[in-house]
Amino acid sequence: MPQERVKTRTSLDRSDWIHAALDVLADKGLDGLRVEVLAKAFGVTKGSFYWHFKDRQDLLSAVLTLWKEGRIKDIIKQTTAAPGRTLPQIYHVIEVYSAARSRKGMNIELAIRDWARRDPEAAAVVEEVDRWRLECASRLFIECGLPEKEAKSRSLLLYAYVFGQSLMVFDQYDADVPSLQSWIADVITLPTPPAFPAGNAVPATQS
Amino acid sequence: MPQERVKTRTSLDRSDWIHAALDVLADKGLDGLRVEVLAKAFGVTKGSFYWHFKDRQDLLSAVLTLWKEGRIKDIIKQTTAAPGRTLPQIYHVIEVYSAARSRKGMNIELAIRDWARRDPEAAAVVEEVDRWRLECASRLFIECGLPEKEAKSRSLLLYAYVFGQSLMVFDQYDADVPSLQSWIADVITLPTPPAFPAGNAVPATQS
DNA sequence: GGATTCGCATACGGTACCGTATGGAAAAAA
DNA sequence: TTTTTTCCATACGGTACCGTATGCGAATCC
Repeated sequence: MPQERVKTRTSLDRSDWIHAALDVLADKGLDGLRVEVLAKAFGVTKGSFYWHFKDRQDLLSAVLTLWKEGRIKDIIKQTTAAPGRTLPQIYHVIEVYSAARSRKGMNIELAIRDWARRDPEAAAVVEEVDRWRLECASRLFIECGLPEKEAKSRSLLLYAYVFGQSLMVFDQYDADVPSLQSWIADVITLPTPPAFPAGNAVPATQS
Repeated sequence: MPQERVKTRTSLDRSDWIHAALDVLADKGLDGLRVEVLAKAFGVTKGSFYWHFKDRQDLLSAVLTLWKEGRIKDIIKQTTAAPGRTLPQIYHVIEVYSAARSRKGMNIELAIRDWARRDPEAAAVVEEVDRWRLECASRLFIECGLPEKEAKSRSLLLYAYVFGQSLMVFDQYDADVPSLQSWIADVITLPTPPAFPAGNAVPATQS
């Protein structure tokens, strides 16, 4: 008999709880991530939760692991897709990680990084994700012909800028913020800084 | 932990509570900032707290106001000190805001910016502080002869980089992280990017 | 020196969680 | 069918807070 592979909504499994936890983490932060709140959101009681998880920390560790593996897979995917077009890929990485592109993803990032300031397990996860991202981005810069030290520096600048930007409030700073951001992306990416006005178009001279 | 401040230990006033709250904020974040915990740190009960403050929100608002005014005064001070030596001042700003320089100050920064993600009052404070800093930094770049758009862009890059760096874990990324940071400071500050190896020395060709 | 205000202690009720113990219905296994 | 396993509900004790009410000694004012 062919078993119904359709996701039966009659019961919850570990994965459901973990994904819901990531949602709550995104807009309430770690301290807003409460098992009774999660249960209420599912319309069940915490009796269900404690059948799937030993305790709250069990859920938190699972959240960290899922996030870590997802981010590592993603950065590998983002940096190995189109060989021969490395420079556009760098711009793409910058854009992908912008808060406007994925508000929820960035909120999770910020929540976990704040978490990591006080929890060693979260700090270890963040460190591993940072290492992967920095090394993947460095490889792109090296493929563009930059020396290793400069590649590492530009990678660090890239990620620090992207995350730092998501911490700031600068909507009213300039009438044309996107053009500022585009110019910055060029500074981070290109060996020689551009002059204003500069578009976000990728130079065609890359191969 | 209780009372670092030297005072006539006869009684506590509003200022004592607010400053202690900033300490806790740096360590435990907003959710760790609890009235009864603060009181215990002072060796008093919360009866004292509720004599000086209407409620917890009253304290939180006072914390935001104190932080805002302190940051605004500080950025003005940091960017108006030495006329004619603007370029070294930019490097100084970068260094001052590095996490290594003032761990506690950066922890407060991060706690308040995380706070601002969910609280409009905190968000307004962060926006005002960001506006001051960006405009003060822009002025330095403009004094160096850069056009306004580029000055604004470099200022945004500067602060985003500094804050973003404090979110990341990259101790093991390279054997000589300080040289990477120094190179990055040059990229942010100088019109033409430096080559490796580059020191953090400020070029004497300024002003 | 009595009255008043100050600065805090004590005590209380209430909320929101955590984790455990236990029961029970429904599905799966036997 | 009977048994077992799965998945969740209910109930409970405990902790850590919040904010209020009230008491109370010591300083301050009249």
